Amino acid sequence: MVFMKEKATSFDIAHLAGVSQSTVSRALNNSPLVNQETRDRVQRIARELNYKVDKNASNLRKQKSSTIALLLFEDPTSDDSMINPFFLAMLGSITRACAQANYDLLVSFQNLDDDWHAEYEDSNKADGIILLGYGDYTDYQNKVAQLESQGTHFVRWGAPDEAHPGVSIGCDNYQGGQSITSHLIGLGKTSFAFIGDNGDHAPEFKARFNGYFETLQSHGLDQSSVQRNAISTEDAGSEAVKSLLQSGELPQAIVCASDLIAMGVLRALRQAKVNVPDDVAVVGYDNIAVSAYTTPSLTTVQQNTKLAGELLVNTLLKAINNEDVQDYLMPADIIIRQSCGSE
Amino acid sequence: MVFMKEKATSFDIAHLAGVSQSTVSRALNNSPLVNQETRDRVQRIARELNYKVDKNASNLRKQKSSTIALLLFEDPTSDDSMINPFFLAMLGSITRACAQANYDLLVSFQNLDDDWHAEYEDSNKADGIILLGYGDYTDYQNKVAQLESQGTHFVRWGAPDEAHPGVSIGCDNYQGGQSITSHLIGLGKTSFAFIGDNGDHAPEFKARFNGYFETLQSHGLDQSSVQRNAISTEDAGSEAVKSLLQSGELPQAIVCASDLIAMGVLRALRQAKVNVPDDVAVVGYDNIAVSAYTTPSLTTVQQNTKLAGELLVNTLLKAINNEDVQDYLMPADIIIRQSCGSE
DNA sequence: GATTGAATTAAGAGCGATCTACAAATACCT
DNA sequence: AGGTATTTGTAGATCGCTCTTAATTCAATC
Repeated sequence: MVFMKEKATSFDIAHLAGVSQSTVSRALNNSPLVNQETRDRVQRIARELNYKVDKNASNLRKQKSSTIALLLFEDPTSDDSMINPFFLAMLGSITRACAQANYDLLVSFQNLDDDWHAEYEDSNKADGIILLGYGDYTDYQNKVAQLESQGTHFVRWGAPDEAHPGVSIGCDNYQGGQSITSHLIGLGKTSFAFIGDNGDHAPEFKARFNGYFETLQSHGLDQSSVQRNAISTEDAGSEAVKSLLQSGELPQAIVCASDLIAMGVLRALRQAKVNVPDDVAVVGYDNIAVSAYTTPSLTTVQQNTKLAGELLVNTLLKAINNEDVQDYLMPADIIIRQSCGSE
Repeated sequence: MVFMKEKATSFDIAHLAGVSQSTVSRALNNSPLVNQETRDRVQRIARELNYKVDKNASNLRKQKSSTIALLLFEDPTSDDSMINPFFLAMLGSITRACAQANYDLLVSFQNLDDDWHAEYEDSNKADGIILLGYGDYTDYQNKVAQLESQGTHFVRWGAPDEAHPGVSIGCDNYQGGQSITSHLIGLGKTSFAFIGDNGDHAPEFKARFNGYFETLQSHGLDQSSVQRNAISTEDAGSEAVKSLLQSGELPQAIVCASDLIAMGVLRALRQAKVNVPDDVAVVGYDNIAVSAYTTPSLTTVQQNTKLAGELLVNTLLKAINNEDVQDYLMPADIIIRQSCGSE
């Protein structure tokens, strides 16, 4: 590199183009107030010098960063190395949606006790925030409330809920529970167990359970339903199955609140030499990548992560522009594989 | 919210604390030039007002953003919805490492033809760049060279290679190929096939193959080795197995250049009713999350993503501080599961 | 030639922090 | 007291850009 050790500024461009610095700014921002010939000349010189507008200066002046912050709240139970695959899928789709909107994406993993609630927008690092996390929204509800009261723009992943302030995009967990349960009933199953958190901790699981439970009820099957409590981990799934087996009440179908739980369920059943799906049908929830590869492959409920990412980003951008925004509940699709014994 | 519709600035704090604005700045930056009592008072008021330093202003003045950009180059063959799980794991660990160093992380997916090579550091959005991607570095080699010549700070994931400018952190693919092959030889296998790209496209695969091939040679097994070409997808793995089966040359062990390929191999073998590991041993590479759940579970080679993320970030930070940095080649560990027939 | 108006370009005031000077105040010696 | 250190506080320049306001040019009209 021979020329220009220092980074070029708009003054350098102005000097070389023989115009004033503010003309350079306008030319580069495609302002109609500068004539075509001048614009072309300025832009050519800028390109030649490899000049890029300084984002910090630009943002400072414009009071806007064209950046979105994505805060990932992890399931407090998952260990450090294992990130919930569902969130990673969301991350992928959010990243893409941001790129499409010409926004940068700042990614951060958060712990519930971090001082995240004011960091991003107040420091002008980001114009808005996407909150992504399962689980116990009540834990940080007061922080979310503070976001709201500060006028921070944010969108939350999860079920719309009047108890939680702010806009949310979520997947219809109730309907997902319904659909998968209906499918099992359609296959002739008459006794059921639900494995998953009872919902005190995670509203998503609560809704899934409700969809499951009410579907059973509406078919007059409510007596046969059993519920076990478990957090969303493999081990919890295994444990729940073991106690089911011990009690001797193995049902015809096990509905799991998440795929991770279902993995543990499958493992425990395999160890106990219980055949899936012949002896018992198992279904999960989330359609994480792994679920297509288990043996047997797992029938599950899919949340459309691509659409979810786009909705989150686009809704947030609307909020930033002070347009009206509203909650959105996406439909949940069931993915039929082998573990339910459909074929 | 009753008070302060406008965002507070350091002037507001100064006014309330009865000091000058620059004293506020020093107090918040823990400068030794301000006395403890004053500092405490300023910090308390700042907290009460929910004041956060404006990053844009701060960055502009300091000419430094405390932000790292992560550019993910996707395997051009993978479709939009499926992101290579290995990269997602890396993303997780990089995110954590950044947080630890008090840096923000800007994430972006890139296409090879994007104008990424100058965007980030020139615009002062980031102090440095991490390039993460398998595959054909030669495709964008001239852009990487431009990064280098512009004095941009960057670190690359991949094998150190004098043909590629810049510092790289990678995993020893040659040794990984060696280790897994040695393991299979130790199990008494004598005929082999390697399924994976021949390396023209992906240097990683080339190195894995070399480790494999030279290990066979050193054991006098080179005649029995077979190589098939395939890109890193499941379908490619399936196809390769089908043609192996058609040719009637099924070996005792199949070494796959990636777990994704191995998934396809397992699928095709299952369809053909070939038992793994009794009839043929199969091993993969990457230890993606899925590999623990396949049937049989997949013996594979693990790249330590946690360490990799830390190394990438820490090396980049050193480079940003103009300290000396050097390539680093991490050892590859083999993860023994069922598909190799160890037990 | 003076007047008006449109089209361009120039000048300069911030955006909000950091940091280098320098001034003021206090303490500590002869 | 006077002088020297030492601590603490202030003023003001600066980072690079955007954008409002004002100045200039030029052509057309009176």
